[in-house]
Amino acid sequence: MTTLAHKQLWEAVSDRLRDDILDGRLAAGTRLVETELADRFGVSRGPIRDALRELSRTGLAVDVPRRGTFVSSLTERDLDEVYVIRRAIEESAVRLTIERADDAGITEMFRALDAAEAAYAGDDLAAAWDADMAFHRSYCRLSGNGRLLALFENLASQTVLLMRTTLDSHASLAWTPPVEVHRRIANAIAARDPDAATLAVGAHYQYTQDRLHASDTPDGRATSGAPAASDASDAPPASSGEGISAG
Amino acid sequence: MTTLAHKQLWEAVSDRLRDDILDGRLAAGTRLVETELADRFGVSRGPIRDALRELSRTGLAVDVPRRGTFVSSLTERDLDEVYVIRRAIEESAVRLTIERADDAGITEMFRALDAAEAAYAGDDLAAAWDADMAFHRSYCRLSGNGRLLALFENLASQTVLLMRTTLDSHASLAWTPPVEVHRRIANAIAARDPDAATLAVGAHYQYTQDRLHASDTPDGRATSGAPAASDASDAPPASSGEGISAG
DNA sequence: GGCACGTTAACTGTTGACAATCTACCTGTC
DNA sequence: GACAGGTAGATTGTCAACAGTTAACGTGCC
Repeated sequence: MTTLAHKQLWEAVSDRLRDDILDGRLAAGTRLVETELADRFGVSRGPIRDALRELSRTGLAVDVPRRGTFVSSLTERDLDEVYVIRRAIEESAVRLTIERADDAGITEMFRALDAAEAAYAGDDLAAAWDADMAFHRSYCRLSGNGRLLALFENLASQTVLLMRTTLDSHASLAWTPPVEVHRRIANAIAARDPDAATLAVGAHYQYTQDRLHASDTPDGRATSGAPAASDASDAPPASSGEGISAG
Repeated sequence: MTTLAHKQLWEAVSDRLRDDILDGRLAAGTRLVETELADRFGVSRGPIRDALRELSRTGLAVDVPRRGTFVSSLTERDLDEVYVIRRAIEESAVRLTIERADDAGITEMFRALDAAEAAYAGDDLAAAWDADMAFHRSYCRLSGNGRLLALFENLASQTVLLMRTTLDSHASLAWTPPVEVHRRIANAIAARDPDAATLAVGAHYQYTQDRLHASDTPDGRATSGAPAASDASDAPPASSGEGISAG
């Protein structure tokens, strides 16, 4: 996809840390100490710093000046923010895709859709979410807007992070996979119907958000609201809203 | 506004470079040499690297591994990309603002609107664009979505950069300032009419983009399409699309 | 016993130097 | 005269060390 130029050190480190975070090996709130990581990866602190900065940029970590970098502990409020923006840009994406995508692109999108449905039929939730994202990514790419695609990648990372780290409270999402709403989006795009596609995207997010809030505790607060302090000494700052470079 | 903690070195450098770029003192395509900047600012290369990375993140510069960092030379295609996303998120922003903003916030927005109109009445175009952005920023802030606001700031920077660097070809934008469309947005928000507000934002961008393409050369290409090579040795890479962290 | 202060340790911010890589120029050959 | 190859310079990537700041801990006073 991108240039196959040999990766910079910081990029390799960033990729590894990203996987560790998304796979749950690095819990939310965990402090990422530069010297420690430098030792573990066998590199200097320079590339580590670059990698941590990249993670903050992606929203997977938060950087507090003079204090350090922590794995993002996203709350339901963060997910609401992410979904608002995803809905906004994906509604635009489908319109652009309808304008610009050729048949090969549409075919590719349906392939991603099928893969997502197959993945949801399996029992590997993490894989299912990845496939889910791949479907959304397909039409964001077809939109031909590079910034939009980059933005989607950013938001997708945060979505997956929250999905995986708060699996319990959002388990209901998994039991009723959004196959119908997905297919409705794809069909609208294939039919080259911009309004229907926009509505389908809106319906998808309405559906998802309904599912989401259905899993709230009776008093209205999310079950995963607390920062989930793994250690008293690691006091992660509140990550809500400001500070995340979702842009 | 933000914490008044003493700025990090890289932040001061970044701010300075940002101003230099937006004010045109650093032309598009200019190569930003780390050692050179380190000498000029009297700091080491470390903070310079951080500052350059921040500029790339904001879209004001592009970073090419092993080659260096260059001041972004945005094309009309880039502006199209930016406008698509801005329209998308601002349409969401006004809806959220209507839901959440209190009267004090609305008042603040109208103050920004008045300031923008006053600025357009003057002859300082740069100031007018800043005031223009401040109006848009006001309701993005009122939306209460931190990510949305951060994203807007990012896109606003790129918008201003392109506006200023390609002043000539887009001069028509200046002669017919968007005061009407602005006020229509503000009024719709004040009337708490979500659909009207959304339409108003859409109309604003339709208006702006019409103006924009009206300034194209007869053959359809932008008058500022070329990378404007200031020096043969400084070969800025094509900045279109991929690579910009508009997200 | 609780609170304020000083001390200590750890970590980030910053620096200067070394090494790998890329660009540009020069030379030689066809 | 044009092109391929090689060389030299410049610049980024990386590294190890120093300095400043923050946070935690322990001590003394109220």
